[in-house]
Amino acid sequence: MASAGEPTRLRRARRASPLVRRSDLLAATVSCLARLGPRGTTGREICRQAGVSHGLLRHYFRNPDNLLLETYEQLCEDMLAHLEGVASPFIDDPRDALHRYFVAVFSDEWASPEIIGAWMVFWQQARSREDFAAVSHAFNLRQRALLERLVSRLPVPLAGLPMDDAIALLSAVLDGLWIEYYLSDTRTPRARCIALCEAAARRLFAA
Amino acid sequence: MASAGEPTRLRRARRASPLVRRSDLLAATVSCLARLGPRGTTGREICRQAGVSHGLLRHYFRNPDNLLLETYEQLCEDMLAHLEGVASPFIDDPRDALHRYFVAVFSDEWASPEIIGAWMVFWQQARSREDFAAVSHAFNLRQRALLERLVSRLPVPLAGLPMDDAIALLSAVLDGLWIEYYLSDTRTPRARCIALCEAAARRLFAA
DNA sequence: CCGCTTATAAGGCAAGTGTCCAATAAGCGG
DNA sequence: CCGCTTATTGGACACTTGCCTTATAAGCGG
Repeated sequence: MASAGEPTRLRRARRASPLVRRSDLLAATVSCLARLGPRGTTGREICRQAGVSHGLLRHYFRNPDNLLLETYEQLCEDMLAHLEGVASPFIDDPRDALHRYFVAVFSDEWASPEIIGAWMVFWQQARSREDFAAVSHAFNLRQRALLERLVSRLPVPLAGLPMDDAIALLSAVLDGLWIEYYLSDTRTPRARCIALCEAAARRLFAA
Repeated sequence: MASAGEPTRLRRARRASPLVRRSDLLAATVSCLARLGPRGTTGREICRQAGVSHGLLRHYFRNPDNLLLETYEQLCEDMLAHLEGVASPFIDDPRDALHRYFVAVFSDEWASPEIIGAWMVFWQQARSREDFAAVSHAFNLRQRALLERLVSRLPVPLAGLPMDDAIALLSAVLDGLWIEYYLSDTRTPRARCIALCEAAARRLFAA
């Protein structure tokens, strides 16, 4: 394959800052998960997608599996940071804060097929793998706490339903609609998902 | 490995009726998906699990991928048949029918890690693969129809919420709790899931 | 402008996979 | 009890994967 005249000049990617290259690989992993599913998401394929040689993966991560785990952690972190950032400034008007939370959950950025597809892979890993389960658990706690903070400020007290139950139900609605939206964004478009969330919140937190 | 004395006597599985062997392979596929995840669920591994040689897969299915699809179809069919069977006899007492439906959805048989784990793989395939999407869509229609039949008979009319929305919400609650239960059956045990479903139904279908 | 660090590339290797194929035996109809 | 169908096996092949190792060049500090 080497051209005849030259002594095997290697085309080499521009040397990038370690942090950049790392996050390139993390992003490529999410993209791979969505495009090719868990089965097609191999270390080599991720590197192909990221435009680097397969040897480089090992330079930044212990192994492909570890890359997957770190991708999960990164995704959780980014998502929570975003959700918390969106809702917190409006905590004075709880209705508005909750609304913005719903919008964020179904935003292009966080409810894209890419993200949700990857998310499902992680859910599944969480069932059989200790380390993935730990990440999932931590995420759940933080997300639950955020939701609790949001609804605990609602002006209308919930009627005859323990707070815990109400939060669990709202959380379930969010997850369920998330999947529904994932499976077909035409059948259940974003606006409808958000409207349904609002409706659920009204039913759960008003007398 | 062959014992010295005999002329390579092949240990061969008892010849089984095609239908039995087929369903063996389908069952082994579900088990594999749960135990090893989508990445570990290879044609050869499925055959190992089913106790047959790897060559046999091709005798019954076009390829491993096709086996996966047929497993999905089978699972949908079985689940719907079961749910319909559980709810229908009690259609006279709509409350009771709905209750039994909830119980069935979270029964050991249909909410086992095996089943839900497999289900997530299928959900994911449905996003990127036409044929899986078709199966998913058909399942959704039938399940939605069943749910509609159940709630449309409820004595108390729903208050200020379009029927479609109420069904969509109830369906989302079911899916969301299903996942929650899957992720940790200790954190959200079955009894709680069912109770939450009942609570949701009360909130959605009573004044 | 040189030299050192290290990011990057690429090859080798064992293991596993999907596909195809030929050989074998199980069990039925005659 | 024999012979035919076919369920079942196991091997061959090309290919991919993950892991490790060596070679190379990019770009910084001096």
